[in-house]
Amino acid sequence: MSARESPLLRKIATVLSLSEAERAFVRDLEKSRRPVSARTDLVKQGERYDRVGILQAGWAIRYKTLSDGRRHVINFLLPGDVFGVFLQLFEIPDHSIAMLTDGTLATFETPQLVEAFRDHPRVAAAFTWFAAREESIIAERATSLGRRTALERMAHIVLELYRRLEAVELAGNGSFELPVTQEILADTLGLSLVHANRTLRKLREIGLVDIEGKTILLQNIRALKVVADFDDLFLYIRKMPESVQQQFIEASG
Amino acid sequence: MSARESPLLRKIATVLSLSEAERAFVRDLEKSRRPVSARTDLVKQGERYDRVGILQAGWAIRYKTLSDGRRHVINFLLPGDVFGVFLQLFEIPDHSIAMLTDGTLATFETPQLVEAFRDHPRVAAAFTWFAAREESIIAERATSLGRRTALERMAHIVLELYRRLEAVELAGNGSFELPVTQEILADTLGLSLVHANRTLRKLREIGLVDIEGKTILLQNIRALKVVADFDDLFLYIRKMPESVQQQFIEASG
DNA sequence: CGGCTACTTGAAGGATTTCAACGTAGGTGG
DNA sequence: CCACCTACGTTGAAATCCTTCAAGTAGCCG
Repeated sequence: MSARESPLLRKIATVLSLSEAERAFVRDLEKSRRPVSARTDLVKQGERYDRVGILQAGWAIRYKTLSDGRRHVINFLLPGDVFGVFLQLFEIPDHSIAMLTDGTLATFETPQLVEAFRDHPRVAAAFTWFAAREESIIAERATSLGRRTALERMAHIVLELYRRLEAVELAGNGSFELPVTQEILADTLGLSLVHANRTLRKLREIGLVDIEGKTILLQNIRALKVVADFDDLFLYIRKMPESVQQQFIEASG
Repeated sequence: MSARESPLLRKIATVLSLSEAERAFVRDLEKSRRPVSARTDLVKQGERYDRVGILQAGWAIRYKTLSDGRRHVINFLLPGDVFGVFLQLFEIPDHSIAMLTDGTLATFETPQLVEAFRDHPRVAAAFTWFAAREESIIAERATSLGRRTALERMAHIVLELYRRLEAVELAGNGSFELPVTQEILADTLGLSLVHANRTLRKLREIGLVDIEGKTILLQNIRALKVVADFDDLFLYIRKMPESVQQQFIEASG
């Protein structure tokens, strides 16, 4: 399964093995592909939303806005990421999702999500795993915001994005494309735009990263990890235990 | 259902209505009650954990520690809160959970969780709702950490805790018990202990709250909400739509 | 070329941390 | 039963990280 064809299937393969029938089911969830352009809101804070989305290509952000306009970016959505599973429950989202770049989006309706949980337990297991992992990514970022310095936060998010992009073959050999303005980075890391810029420069000056246009080069991953106090446990990059998969099969049976 | 007997059932009742059989099933999940004393770790970062916990009485925190000892408190666990549902998937937690006060804990094993999802869809729906809500609470706190000032953060968490405690009848008439040291509060809000102390004092000086020992009195809820830019949408205090409950029933059927 | 948007840098100001010290209450042991 | 100990809270002063203000540069597109 190439990442280009279905980054979601690529990502699922890092967690568990699907049968051909299950892969076909996932492909069916993704069949409604359509292009979306940068700056489009996929979900709007406070406005009813009732589909599940799978980002096929491009980057998006989940974000919140305070009433005076201050913005916080909760998380990045990368190709292969799913959104709206929990929104199905709440119906009214407490945050917005916007495309950062042009991209491709597939969406499907709630009944198909129900079908996944009833008839395709391994697909359901993967969706649940990714939902749980998203919480753990947000908790790790909250830890950065609360207890890491600006430099540490910047080093940390560079490593996080690198590891997440690796899973969908969009990073490797110590580099990746970061199609994100410094303002977005600042809103993610709880910094002012000016300080985000200086922090990035410092990361360059001390030889940890290099930047060429939109490309980030990790010059010294080991040193980056030390600076960021980066432990990838929170990304749960590993196979789901067989016993856990079995539980999903039993629960649906 | 009194909150004293089962804060979880009390909390579930704010979201959806269970049949008597379903309530009996939940009571069964809770039947292994045992006392736990302050400072006990219920879950340890990096150490395998394989039960689901329901906090019956007392307060706990989910927290992370950086390698140099800096600590961040991800969230508070209050009576009626469930933990470990997602940990079942990952097996190795990326955070710890510690009791702040003496309390009472019930735990049950994974097969019973599976049973809930197979045979008691409304119970499963409630568990899922609470898991989704926890993510939204963490995302809101990340927003505080990223974009609110110290005073705004403090006002925000006071209101958050007030609203969450109301649901289990541990707050009302504008006051609640806060069995939390200022150091814990500082580690939650990303502040130094000293500044947390000054911020709390300022909240008192401008007449928004009053503090008598461990009791917090909200003197001016409206002004607190303005200062905190508090919108309770993120707490999803409301009934789960019938249509969503129906989906859980279909998925298990 | 004009007008965007993103990036960069200096300087001043402010919010928050760190360092240091002291106060207070509750618990324990001599 | 008082002295001591420890945990928690409080406050002042200096230092620092980060923000804000201001200005200018670079690249891109119509």
